[in-house]
Amino acid sequence: MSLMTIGKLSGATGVKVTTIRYYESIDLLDEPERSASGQRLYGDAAVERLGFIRHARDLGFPVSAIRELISLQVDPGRDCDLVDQIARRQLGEVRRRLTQLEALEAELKRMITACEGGKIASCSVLAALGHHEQCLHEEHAGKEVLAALPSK
Amino acid sequence: MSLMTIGKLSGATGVKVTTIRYYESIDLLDEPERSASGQRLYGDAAVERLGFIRHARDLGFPVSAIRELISLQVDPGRDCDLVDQIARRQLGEVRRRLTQLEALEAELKRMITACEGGKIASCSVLAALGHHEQCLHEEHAGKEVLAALPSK
DNA sequence: CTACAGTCTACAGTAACTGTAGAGGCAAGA
DNA sequence: TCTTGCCTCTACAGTTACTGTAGACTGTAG
Ligand SMILES: [Zn+2]
Ligand SMILES: [Zn+2]
Ligand SMILES: [Zn+2]
Ligand SMILES: [Zn+2]
Repeated sequence: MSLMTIGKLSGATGVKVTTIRYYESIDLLDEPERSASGQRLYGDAAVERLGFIRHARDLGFPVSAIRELISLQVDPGRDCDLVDQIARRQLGEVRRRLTQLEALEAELKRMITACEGGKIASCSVLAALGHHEQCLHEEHAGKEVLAALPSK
Repeated sequence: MSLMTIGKLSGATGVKVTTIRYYESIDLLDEPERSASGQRLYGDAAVERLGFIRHARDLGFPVSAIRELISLQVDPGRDCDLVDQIARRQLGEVRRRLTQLEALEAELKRMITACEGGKIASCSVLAALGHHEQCLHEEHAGKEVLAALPSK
């Protein structure tokens, strides 16, 4: 089992060097061995762990959920109820955002198609943005829609 | 035309007091008049402006775009090309996220339905998270999916 | 030996707010 | 008039999940 520097680990997983150090700082990754001069040295387990983290982040799991998942992984004898619950929670979150984004899409599309060009004074996009009362939907989707899951 | 304190403006628009002060600090809102003792006093124009900002934020427009829209509003004689372009850009953004979220939803659903309970050691959710190679999709949606638009 | 790429720590910046502390203001009731 | 209680003020820290920078050191290939 060969040890690799942080750059190799980064290359192997697609996670940036600075992000790896960040994950260590928030205790998502264990502190690795160090070379005599202080450089981090990782084994294959780190590749596994980091791949797991990355996949979960890609799926929008918040770091707090990933932390839970990792702590559950340590004793394989337990029931996976909690794991599945975390995943379902995440699925619920994704579906909630989907619903909101669909509402946003509809409103934006409506706004844009209503505008037939011309001057600012008569632009229906600006008019629609200025007068929320004309919206057919009660509660706005936006507020939660475009955040809270991971970004590029 | 009656002047109102920041609390009244907040009540009239549904934007929190602290958020109003924040918008002022980033120059989205003009500095209002002050009372003798230094309290902010707003007129009806502030209600309009803040309502506009709120609606745009609800639709996921970033603050930078709102700033552009506001600056375009000042001369009503101009063509609304730029306004419409900003709105279409936002619609594109929303659609991009929709696509990504749909991919996430599919993968999460697949993961969850594959798990039939049991022990951690055999949980397919954890297995799927650990082995991205088994994913059918090349590039992951997640990274940009759950952010960049406004959150609650 | 000398480049030059890689690594180290520590800290600041990002987006769009939210929350807190500590001080002062204002209107109504006793 | 005093007091109670809510409102407002400024300034700054905290949130999420990173990203970027500065300045110094390390490791390696030519
Ligand atoms: Zn228009
Ligand atoms: Zn609306
Ligand atoms: Zn399971
Ligand atoms: Zn995947």
